[in-house]
Order: sequence, then C-alpha cells, then structure tokens
Amino acid sequence: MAYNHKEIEEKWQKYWEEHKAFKTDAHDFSKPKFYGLIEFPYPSGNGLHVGHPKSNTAIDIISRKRRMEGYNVLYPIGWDAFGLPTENYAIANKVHPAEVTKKNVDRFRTQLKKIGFSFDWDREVNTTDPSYYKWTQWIFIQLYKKGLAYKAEIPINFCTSCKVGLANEEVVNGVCERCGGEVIQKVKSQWMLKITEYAERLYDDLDQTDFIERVKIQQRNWIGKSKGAEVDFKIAGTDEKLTVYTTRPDTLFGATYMVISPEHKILEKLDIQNRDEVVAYQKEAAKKSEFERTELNKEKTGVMLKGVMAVNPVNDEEIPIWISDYVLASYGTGAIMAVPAHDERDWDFAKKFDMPIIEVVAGGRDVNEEVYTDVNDGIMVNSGFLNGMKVKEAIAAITKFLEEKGIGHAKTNFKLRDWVFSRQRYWGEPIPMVYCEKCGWQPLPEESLPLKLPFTESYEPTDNGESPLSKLTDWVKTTCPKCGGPGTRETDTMPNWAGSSWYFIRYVDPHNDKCIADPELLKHWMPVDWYNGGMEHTTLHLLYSRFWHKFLYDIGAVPTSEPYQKRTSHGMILGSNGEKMSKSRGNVVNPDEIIDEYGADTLRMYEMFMGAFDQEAPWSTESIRGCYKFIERVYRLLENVTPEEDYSKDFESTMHKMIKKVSEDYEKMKFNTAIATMMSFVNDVNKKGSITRGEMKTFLTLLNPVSPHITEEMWDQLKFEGRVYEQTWPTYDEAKTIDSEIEIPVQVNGKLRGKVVANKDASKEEVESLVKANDDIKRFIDGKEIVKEIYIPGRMYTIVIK
RNA sequence: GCCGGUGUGGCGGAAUGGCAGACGCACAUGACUCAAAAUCAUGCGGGAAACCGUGUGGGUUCAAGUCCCACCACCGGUACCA
Repeated sequence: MAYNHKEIEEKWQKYWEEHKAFKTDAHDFSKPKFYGLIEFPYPSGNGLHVGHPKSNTAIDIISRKRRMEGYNVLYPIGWDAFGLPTENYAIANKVHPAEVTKKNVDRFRTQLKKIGFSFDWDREVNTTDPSYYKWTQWIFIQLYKKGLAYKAEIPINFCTSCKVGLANEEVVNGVCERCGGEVIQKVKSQWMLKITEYAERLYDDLDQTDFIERVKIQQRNWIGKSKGAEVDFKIAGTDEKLTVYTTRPDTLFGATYMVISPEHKILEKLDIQNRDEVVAYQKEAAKKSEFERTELNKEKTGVMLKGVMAVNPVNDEEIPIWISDYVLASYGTGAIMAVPAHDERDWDFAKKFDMPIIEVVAGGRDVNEEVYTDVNDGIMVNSGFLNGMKVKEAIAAITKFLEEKGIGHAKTNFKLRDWVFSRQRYWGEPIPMVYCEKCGWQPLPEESLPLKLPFTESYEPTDNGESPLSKLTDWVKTTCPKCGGPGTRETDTMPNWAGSSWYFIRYVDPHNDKCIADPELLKHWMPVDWYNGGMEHTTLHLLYSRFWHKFLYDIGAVPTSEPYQKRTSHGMILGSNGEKMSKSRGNVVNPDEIIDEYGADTLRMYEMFMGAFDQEAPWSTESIRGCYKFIERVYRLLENVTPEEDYSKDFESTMHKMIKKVSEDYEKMKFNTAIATMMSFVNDVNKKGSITRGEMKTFLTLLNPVSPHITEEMWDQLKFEGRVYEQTWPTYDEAKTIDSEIEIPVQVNGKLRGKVVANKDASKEEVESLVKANDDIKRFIDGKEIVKEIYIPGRMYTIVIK
C-alpha cells in the first residue's frame, strides 16, 4: 500500500467538488460566521507562483479549522484581471487581452484546484467581467457625485522611447522599466480621487483594527500625520502675507529667513528686483523631474528675493525670503519659516548661503557647529515670553498666542496625496463620464451601466500619450446624458487598484444585479474577519480599499466603516540562493512540478514548515523531501493501528498537549512549530510501535487543515464515520496536558549541574531534599556556603554559593 | 537620513527571563541489498577536558538568544513632508 499522492489527491478533489463540500450558504445565519480572505491573484501569463500557495494555505488552514469549530465559513477566490502585464503581453504577441485573460484565468483555476484549497468556487469574481465592473463604475459615479472624484492637471510619467504613459510602478530609477528610455513628466488632465479627505479617519481608525503592528506603522507613516501650526508673515510695505506651516511654532523667534517653493503663487504679486534671476531658477526647477529633485539634488540651491522682506510676527524683525526647491509646493502651504538652529535642512541651507543662526532652544551644542532638533529636553531661550519654558509648553503657549492675535492657528497636515485614477491604457474599466461643451463633465446614468470596454484590435498605445480608446472615434463621440447635445467620452481607463478595492464586498453576494451586494448579507458577513496578503500592498491596495469602504459606509452601501478586522502578512518565499524569485535570476520554482513529484499535501506542508510564516525564507529542493517523507510515514501509521477507540493511558498527556499546541499555533500562524509537534508525535508513535484508533482520529483531524487529501484518505480507509472536514475540532483538558512526574533542572551559580525528578505538585522542601541528595549537585555544593536558593515551581531549582 | 524587520550549528529554523540548538535538511556509521536507491537504527555546535558558545562592546539579574545602553551588517519601505 504505497503512498500514491496523485491517485489520492485526484480522488478527494473530485469528491469535494462533486459534494460541494466547501460551498457556503451565505443565507445560513444560524452559525457564527467566519470570513477568510486572501488577495485574489492577478492571472499573469507565468502561471501560479509558489508565493500564492503560502498565503492561500495559511487562510485555508484557518478556514478548515473554523468549519470544524462550528462556523459558517466564507473563503472565496476570484481574479484581479485588468492591468498592464496582460496588455503588454497582448501587444507583444498580438492576442487580444480578453483572450489572454481567459486563458490565464483558466490556467490559474486549474493550478489552484490541484492544491486542494477549500474555496467556494461558485463565488468566483472577475474584475474584467462587465457584470462586475458595472459596480466598479457605479462606485466611481457615487464618488463623483459626492465631489470626491475630480479632474486635475497632473504630470504623468511618459516614456519618450515607448511613447507611452507609465504608472509609477513602471518607472524604476527614473527610467522606463521596460526599455530603459528616458521618462519625462507630461502634464495631462487626470481623474483624481480625494483620498486626502479621509486621511484623518484612515489614520485614526487603524486603532479599531487587529492589523499586525508593522502594517499599522507603515500605513501611518504613509498617511504621515503631523501636528503643528500655520503662521502668517506680513510682507513689509505691502498688504500681502505669506502663510507657513510648521511643526515647531515654539521656534518662531529663531526664524531668520523664509523659503518658498519655486512654484509659489505669491511670486507673481511681489515686486522683486531680481526677477530675471528668480524666473531662471523657476525654469531650472521645472525642468528637473521629480526624480532629479529628490535623488540627485541633495545639495541645497536657491535664490534670495531682492527688495522683498517678510516680518516675523512675534518680534517684528524683517527677514529675507528665498525660493528653493527643497521646499515642496505640494505640502503644507508651500512656504516655510527657516529656523536653522533647530532644523537640519534649514541649517544646511543657512550654512551654504551664510544666513544667521539663532539659538532658541538651549540644550544642544553650539548651534553654529551643530543643529539641535531635540524636543524633549530643551529649554527656550532668546524667545521673549517663551523663555524658560520646555519645548512642549512653549508650543502650547505660542499656539494660544497666535490664535488670540489672529495671526495663526493649530493645524494638522498629512503627507498623503490624492489618488491619480486615470490610466492612458486599454485594459481597464472605462471611466463612465462624458464631456459636454455646455454641461461640462457628466456621469452616465446608472441604469445604463456597465459602460462596456469596446472591443477593438487597436489597443496598442498611441504615440501622443493618449489612451488607445481615443482612436475609437465612433465610441468616443456620444451624446451628453444631461442635455442630449454632442459629447465625448472619457477615454482613460481606471487603474488596477479599482477592481481590487471592493471585491471582498462582491464575494458576499457575487451574482446580485440590483446592487453591489445584498445589505442583509453584508450586515451578517462584513467585515472580513481575517485577511492575509503581502506587505507590498500595505500602502496601495490596503489603503485604497479602506478608503473606498469608508466611502461606501458613508453612503450607506456597506454596514461597517472598516473592511477588514484582522490583517496579517506572510514573508516572501525566496529562491534557493536567498534572492527574490524572478525569471531573470533563474530561481523560480514552479508549483506544478512540485505537485507532480510530491503532491499538493507536501507542497502545502512544506510552505508552512519552511520557516516562520511572517518571515521570508529561501526555497530548498532538498528540504521539501523531509515533508514528503513525513507524509509517507504518516500513511504507514495505518499498518500499526490498534482497535481501541480511546487514547492509550501512556499517550494521554501527549495527545492533550498536542491538541493544545497545534490549536494555538494555527491561530498564531506558527504553522512551522505546529507541524514540528505533529512530527514529534509520529516519531513517538513509531518508537512505541502502535497507535490507537482514538489517537489516530485526533491526529488526522489536527493534520487535516495542512494536508487535507492524505488525512481524508486515511480516515476513509480506517472506516471512521463521515469525512474529516465535517468533524468537530478536538478539544483538550488543561489538567491532562501536565505530566505527573516532571524533571527539574538544577543550577548552581547559574550553571546547569544536574536534574531531579519530582512529582508535579512537589513542595519546595520536597524538591530541596531531592536536590541535596543528588550526587551531581552535591559535588558542587558540599563544603560551600549557600547564599540563596530559589525554586521556580516545575521549572528550575537554583542554588547560589559562595 | 528616517521608519520597519532580521542576525542562533554545514543549512532552514525552535526556545512565557529558567536545560540554547525542538522539528527538519545535509552529513557520518550501521542494518537490509549481489550492488545502488529507498527504508530503518544510531550519532551529529566547538573542545582531550575544565569549559566556551545565539552579529559586536558594555550593563541589569540567582539566571539573558530573550530586558536596558551603545554599535555593526544585511533585507524591505520611504525620500528634503518643514
């Protein structure tokens, strides 16, 4: 009865499919619900990657366990199928993207089914399906109606050699990722989404979630909340004022000059004596790409505005104004007060252009030699009424002062920028908007959705950076939904992130043609209980989908303000050389080959066993054999099963310990140690020579979530009732996890010197007498003065001698 | 630079402040075999030993891989955000 993984896995996959074993009745509210989610894959032409099964198996394990714990489980799958790689592949191979997508999806489906995930396959969604993107478009229209979608002139990345607009992800080190060509900024009118309006809530509501800490931190950093104040500076001899944003209003007395960004609009209104010089600098700055401004140009540059002075509102001193590209137009007010003594960038600038440096916070070294930015220990000096205060007190005092005088106020700023939502591409959702000369931009009537992506063979990019759809004159020319006059369609499409920002909502009710999903069902099923995915999606997909969800919550379309209760993240699987897997590095492992050789049960187990789940780990073709051998050993247990339906006496505590350890480890995603525990168990069984039916039953149930096929097969061969996936999760008795006799290590002066065996309830005195009688210990303590003795019950006996 | 993460045998990795190296890979020896593979059994940080060993240097503690301070290296994110 050799282990034949192919036969066994095909058999049970067929069984599950025929019996709809993992189909979810979403209307069954009688049981508690569990909604497990993995990031739906992008069906690329390369097929499944070994990274996919890692995340999928983890949530599959949790889902299978939850079913056995009595939950109604939703564990769905779908396809995030719009996007660039498909489009590029289509262009290169002259196959329509729709056809490419269908082929890839079919391949992915086949591959995933071979791994035995307990997905509800009847809920598949596909972002390229008009019945799906109908609702993506509907959401866009709702955003537009609430003023959260708007058009703006925004520079896009444009590759001068491919003559195509590029997504930020396609620009690597300032050049085109594909051809290495120069990337320039081309200003285009783009649809933008006002994610910034939700910045505060996206930041604060993280507290309500159970996201792992590093996800929360990364999102918080990305949103970049900072507290400070806006302060008005008068321009001497004019009615103009310059408003700055600062997080350190306490240092206002130390402001020795101001800096504004080259794009600042106040420049037009000022009477600048050296305007030629200023204009030249503006031109120079405009020529630089974002890349050059940030990467190449660390050295500070700038021009002082001649004949213009600003007035520091706290001491009426006149200070000069500079323009410099180290001040960004897009953050704060585009203008700063420079406090060189206590800001690193201002210090660098002041040193280069020889501006005065005034210390206003004491506690550092000489501010002419070294900048001092500490906010905790400093005491205010040279600061009028703030003198003697600590920085934190000074911030409060000056803010109050500014507000009373009406020259400033407390202000919170965010780094987060609005979301550029337009793509000059073919393979995406058409944006359902029409432009009319008379009425401006108008959304399509909702009942006319979906606006289908027109089928065309000319989906190649245009050479002017416009969307390929712009070439379809018949489609572009339409009528205005409002006045019925002539109108033109928006030809840009939505980004990949659109369809993936709400797919978890659709899973709940994937075939609904009345709304995004039935509110009753959403009320029961939302939020997603556990969402696992890659860290690389933390600041884009995860943030975008939280934004959309909050918006949908605000308009009453979903019942929760957060989409996901818990977010975890897996570590990447690296190539065997320790580098990221990639075609060009030649270290890619194809899961098909692994399944062929060892089977899905081994693949699943190995991916869970290879290291800590949240850590990256290199693939090893040798190590995977270890898991295969273990599964073979498990299968061979069938030869030594004894008929008792209970646990044997000498294995009772082993069983209870194992149930506890495996159950807890699965919940903590410590799959590697859960599997190690089961390996040890099998080693123990083999040492003993036999296993009872009762022990077998528990063991197979515990192992089932990791390796479902082999366990189902053995269950069947042992003629246990029902199927493993229908069983109840084993429980343990805490009292029975403790051995009656325990071994207590004994230390003398911090070094392990021996061990004594005692009853688990032994008192300190009883253990002490055992220790004192122990020859190993006697050697070290005889004739020595005992200073101290410590007994940690059941764990350690320590003696300190002199 | 800043923000995260990680440094433990030949390798992947275990260890609520309490026996460092669980579990597995590789390796070695033995059994089986004409032989090899597979399988099974045993061993496997260094050192003859005392002892020494968790990136480095300090510290706290009866006891530190684990806590504190100061560093170093690698990986990921971010890029002058005032």
